[in-house]
Amino acid sequence: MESVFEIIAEPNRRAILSLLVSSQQSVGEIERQLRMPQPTVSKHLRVLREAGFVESTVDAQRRLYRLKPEPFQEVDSWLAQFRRFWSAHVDALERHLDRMDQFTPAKSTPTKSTPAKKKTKERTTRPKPRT
Amino acid sequence: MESVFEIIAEPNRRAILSLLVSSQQSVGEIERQLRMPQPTVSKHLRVLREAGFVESTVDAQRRLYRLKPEPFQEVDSWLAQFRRFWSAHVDALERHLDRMDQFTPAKSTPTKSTPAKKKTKERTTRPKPRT
DNA sequence: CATGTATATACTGTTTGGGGTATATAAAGA
DNA sequence: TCTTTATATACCCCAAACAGTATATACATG
Repeated sequence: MESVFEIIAEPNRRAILSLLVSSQQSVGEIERQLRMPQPTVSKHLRVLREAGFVESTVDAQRRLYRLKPEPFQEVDSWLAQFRRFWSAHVDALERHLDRMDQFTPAKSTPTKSTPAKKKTKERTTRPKPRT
Repeated sequence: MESVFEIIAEPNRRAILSLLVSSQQSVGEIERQLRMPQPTVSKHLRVLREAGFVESTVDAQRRLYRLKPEPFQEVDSWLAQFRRFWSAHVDALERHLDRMDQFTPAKSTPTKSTPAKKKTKERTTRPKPRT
């Protein structure tokens, strides 16, 4: 299986990934929460592991699976090329709504002389990773 | 075909989408740039159209295809649940590298790539079955 | 060791999606 | 009208992927 996109195309795999967001889980826990036969879970976990979406550690007879970030970043960076495009669309909508606002007088308008255009850009990528 | 994820799982479709980022294109232009047989292009465009990734307008015998934003936003919003998780990892890595910088005379710091793991715990292979 | 539990894998059957080829539709132009 | 250009669709074939079932491996514990 090649690309990260084929990996996340499968609904059960997406379900597993979403489950693992909260915390790591054993195969049995995944099996129970998703009500999915155990071999199915194991097989999907294998695919996810080989694609780098998850990793596992051994706890006695159990295996605990948790997420790994890299493949998600890969999807995100593919998506990046379209972001400029779609945010242009969103911006157009926002400008439209802003113009509407001119005619719906707000409650408290602290309108400073020229209220520095608020640039709402690129919020989708990541918030503020500064440390 | 149900989900947006299945749509973008196909490499040719992703190629078409990437092509359309720059501007709208006719079927023939896509066909030539991607060196892909015309029926293939048309079929993928159909899938993309039905999934809402593109729309088309008629120009004489031609059809001009362009992107639509919604499905991309859908992918992005699915990705959102993982963003907090992975940026935490990136931050941790950055902090780590920052600490390293204290001790390395710092020539130039090439950011990104190679997550450098240790953690040799997993046993992916298994011993030969004994008969 | 025998048994129970947890997980992985092997095997089988079935479905489906994509490629290739041929053909249909539609518009433009002679 | 006949021909050329542009695109869509119909049909067939095949590899790959998923589900389901059975079984193998590994560990724990009595």
